[in-house]
Amino acid sequence: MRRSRAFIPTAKEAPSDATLPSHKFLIRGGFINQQGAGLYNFMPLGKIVLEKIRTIVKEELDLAGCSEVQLSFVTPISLWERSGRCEAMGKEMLRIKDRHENEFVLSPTNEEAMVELVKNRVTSYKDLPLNLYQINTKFRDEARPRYGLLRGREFLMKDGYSFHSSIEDMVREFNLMEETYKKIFTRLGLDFRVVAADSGAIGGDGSKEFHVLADSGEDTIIVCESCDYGANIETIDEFKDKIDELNEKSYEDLKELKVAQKCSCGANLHFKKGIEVGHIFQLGTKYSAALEANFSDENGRSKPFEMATFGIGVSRLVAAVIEQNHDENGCIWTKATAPYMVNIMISNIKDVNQVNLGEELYEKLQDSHVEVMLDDGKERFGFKMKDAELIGFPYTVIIGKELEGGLVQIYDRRTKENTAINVSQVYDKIMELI
RNA sequence: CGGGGUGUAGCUCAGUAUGGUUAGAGUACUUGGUUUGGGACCAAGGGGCCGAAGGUUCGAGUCCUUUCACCCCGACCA
Repeated sequence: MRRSRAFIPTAKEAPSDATLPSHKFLIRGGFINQQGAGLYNFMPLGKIVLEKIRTIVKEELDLAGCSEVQLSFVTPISLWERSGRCEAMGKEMLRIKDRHENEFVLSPTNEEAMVELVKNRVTSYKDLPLNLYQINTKFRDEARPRYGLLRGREFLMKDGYSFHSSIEDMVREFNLMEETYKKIFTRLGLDFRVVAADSGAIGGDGSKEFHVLADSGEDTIIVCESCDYGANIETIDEFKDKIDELNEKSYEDLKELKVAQKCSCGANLHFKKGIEVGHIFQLGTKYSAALEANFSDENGRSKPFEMATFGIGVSRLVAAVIEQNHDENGCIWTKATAPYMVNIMISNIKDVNQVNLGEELYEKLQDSHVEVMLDDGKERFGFKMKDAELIGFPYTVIIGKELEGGLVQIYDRRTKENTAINVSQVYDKIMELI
């Protein structure tokens, strides 16, 4: 993409209501803009990042044997009355009426719809297990949306549901999904922890959360410094009466706090702040029994499905990447999430040699299917650098005054290092870096 | 949903206690010129139903009433 053709409205100042780095930088960088309380538009850069995350989620789930579906976003309220969740979810569910005065709900989650979909279509143990998911808009009418994409009312979530003929098989799938989620978050380039969680209102026995470690995380978790044990403090009796106190502490304060008890492996435990980006539950027969979704087992007996449910906050991940990867100048995208891997910066657009080299390199990288931005704008060097740092391209090729000596520079956004390199080697070097 | 706050240019904000020229600044935008390695400088421009509706008044951005929106603290939450 040429910068001169792109729609990337960057800004020097952030809206006054943005407090978190991800909120500020995503708006300043022209990734998103706010449409209303908890409602955001994704502009081209934001849309690219969102799609990249969505694609990685889909690829890993499909490899693990899941099938993607798409459920209707508007659902009749009767669907929710049958499970009794109409009451439980309360005002979180946005209700609307059609022209016939029939009441509908914008889906906040889809346990009921998915059970209804499978009910009477899968009727034998021979057709199990089954794992269906969708990556679709959700709407929860939060009392207080905040923190930009981290807590919107409308958001993109991947929600998956699995159906099994036995608890054992459901647990097997649960463990498979834990591993799959680890692959997803690892591919995204995130530092994360899997922790034991409180299963909350959705119910069920086993429940694990996936937290991206970041100063601004809303949850406090404890993690072992040695093994992979971790837990949300909400689940630990020792902390139950101190949750509010601990949640209020800053990241720095928490690091100083010692956890009295040791991990079962014998090592020390530490407090961390986390952003919840994934949650997996063992549901059992809670919904299948309530909605009478049954199958026939080997003995011809009718039983409700054993179920599990799996969520990933896709739009929240866009913000979580930045909460974990930013500096005072802006975004630092991971390689898997960067909207463009390389930015070719022509320092002086009036310099024909700079322009020619920029165009040539741009074309060459595009031919090699590298996601590349050509900054062919008329702004000055400083403006372009600030802009590149704000947007967070992993690499910027600076074509500038050193070109007279046959050199350009490659700027690494994460390390902030500038490396001079001969023009003849810049293509190979970029291909090696990405 | 309780408590508090804010709505004035695309964005950040003055101006409102005490009503009174043509409503301001910075930034962004347009044009011309000078610049060209860290969000440049000079000059000239365009851009506002002062959130909305009603009211008080000779006169309302400013006072009164109603309403809507957004934000913050709590409670709740992927």
